[in-house]
Amino acid sequence: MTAANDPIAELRSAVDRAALALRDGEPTGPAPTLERPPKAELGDYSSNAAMLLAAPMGENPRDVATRLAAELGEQLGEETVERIEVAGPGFVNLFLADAWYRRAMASLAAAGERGLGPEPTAMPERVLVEFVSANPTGPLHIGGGRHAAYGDSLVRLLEAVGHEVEREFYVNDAGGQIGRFAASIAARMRGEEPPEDGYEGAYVGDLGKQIAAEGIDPGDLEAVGRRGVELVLEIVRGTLDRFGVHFDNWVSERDLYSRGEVDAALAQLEREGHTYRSEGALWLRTTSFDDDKDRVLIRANGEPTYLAADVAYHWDKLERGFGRLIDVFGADHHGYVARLRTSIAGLGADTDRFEALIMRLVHIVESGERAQMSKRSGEFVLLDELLDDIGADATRWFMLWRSHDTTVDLDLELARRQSNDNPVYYVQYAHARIASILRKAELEPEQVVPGAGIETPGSTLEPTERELVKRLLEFPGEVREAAIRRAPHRICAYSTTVAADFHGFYRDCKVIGAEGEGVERSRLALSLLVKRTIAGSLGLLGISAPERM
RNA sequence: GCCCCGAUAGCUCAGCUGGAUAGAGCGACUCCCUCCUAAGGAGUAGGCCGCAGGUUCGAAUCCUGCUCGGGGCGCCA
Repeated sequence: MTAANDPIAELRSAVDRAALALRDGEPTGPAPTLERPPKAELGDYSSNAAMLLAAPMGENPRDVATRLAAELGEQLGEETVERIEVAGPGFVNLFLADAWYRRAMASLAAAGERGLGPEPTAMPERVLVEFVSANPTGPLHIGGGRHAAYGDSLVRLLEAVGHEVEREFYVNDAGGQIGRFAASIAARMRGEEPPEDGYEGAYVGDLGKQIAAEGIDPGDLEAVGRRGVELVLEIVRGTLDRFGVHFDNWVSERDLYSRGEVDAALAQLEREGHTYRSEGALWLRTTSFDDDKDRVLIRANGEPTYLAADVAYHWDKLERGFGRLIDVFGADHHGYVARLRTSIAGLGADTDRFEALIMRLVHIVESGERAQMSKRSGEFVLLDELLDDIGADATRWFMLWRSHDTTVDLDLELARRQSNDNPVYYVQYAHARIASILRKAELEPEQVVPGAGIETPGSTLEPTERELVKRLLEFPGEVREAAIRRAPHRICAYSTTVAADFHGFYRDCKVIGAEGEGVERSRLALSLLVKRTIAGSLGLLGISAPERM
């Protein structure tokens, strides 16, 4: 929707003009709000403008509100606004006329299938979102699934508001755990148990069989490890594929070393004077950036730490021209964030461009009890297992519907249920229900939409219709807010509300065969607009919007 | 000890850059299909918004202190 035909913007600017008129053209302080009041009897929209004006004008808020209401009435005209009331401490409440709703529907219809979202941001950025980045030493657990769902949805949100975004998976294919991984596979190839600190899972044996079949010598740990990582990544990629998550880039830690990027980053830190040698190790002076102790970059044994590679990696990201780096980390990494941030500062980069989002854990719950199954206790349930059980749509939903900084208890019993108790089906059902209505009407979308703003002489809009229109108008703002706050869960909540409003409308308003001139077409059009909005919302979550259920 | 997160209905959580009588889902209890998908809807019950101060015309929301819970404080990744 463009600003020119945005019915909310129309109201907002009328409020601004009225406020300005009361102040004789003097600029006002903070911009007045225009929001939905908590109760229907308080009107369609409401503004706090009078309360903001009262202080600088030295007057009672309610008196200011009364004058503002009169001014606003003139600005909008009888055609648009039925009445304006002053209420509470000085709110100005607008009760809009059907004509305004008609225009709103027409502008939603004009926005078309893809235009229901927000206007592109005035300040688009090139954003890199790094997420999942699970160690390539085994299949993805459900924790990785939450990261995948969240990161992917975040990218969709950022793109929806006009940023240019890439998805990236960092492959930790260097370091100690790869050695232990290789040793574990090699042990299985020889028919032995993996070492004490090795990898136990059954997949390790499978990998061993395949690697042996390819003629690789278990004595060549380098080759075993390399091939093992490749095979695990194939598995991971397959799982992500099922889940509908596709990465633009897979960046290998090992490549950072072989391209000399780690050395280059360390040299840069050294030049900037942020490193020193002590106890045989190379240290990064992170304490000069508020860390509570300095950190090791190169161990006394000459091996670089994970941090050394990660500094190089983030340097590389910045070199690639991204204006914003978003890292999605697990809860166990949060202590690490400050370290990484200070390292980035040490390289002379602007730390405001770096953002670390911490994901809390996922617990699997069954019938209210925290599941304690041997194979699937806590977060060690495989994502593939969960997908087998409840499917990609429900998995996505239950991974996303809570804020990323709160622990999710995923109730398998609820997620499995294909009924109204299950919120994901509730929303999808609304979409399918509308599809069914439209099928029954035997009209193509092109035939329906032009009727969106159609006049219905002799009949007025039902309250549930008005409610629905206002809800649809919230969509762009919801998307913008969800993107800014990095909060896909808001879209879950919003889509549930849209679905609930639709079901209410469906109850009160007969669509097909509705009486009155233009009423049926108007309602069909409204239904189609709801369908598009639900599809758009679910799309931001990576969840399908079925035509039939 | 230090750092990060949380604390809102019986349960799981929204709401948090200040606004009016604090919301949703689940669970509990009542009802509603000769009617476009009952995978739906209507209703009832259920709250010291952790505690105590502060800022404000106004605080679940902002500030301070405290309590409780989770996580983190490696020359692991």
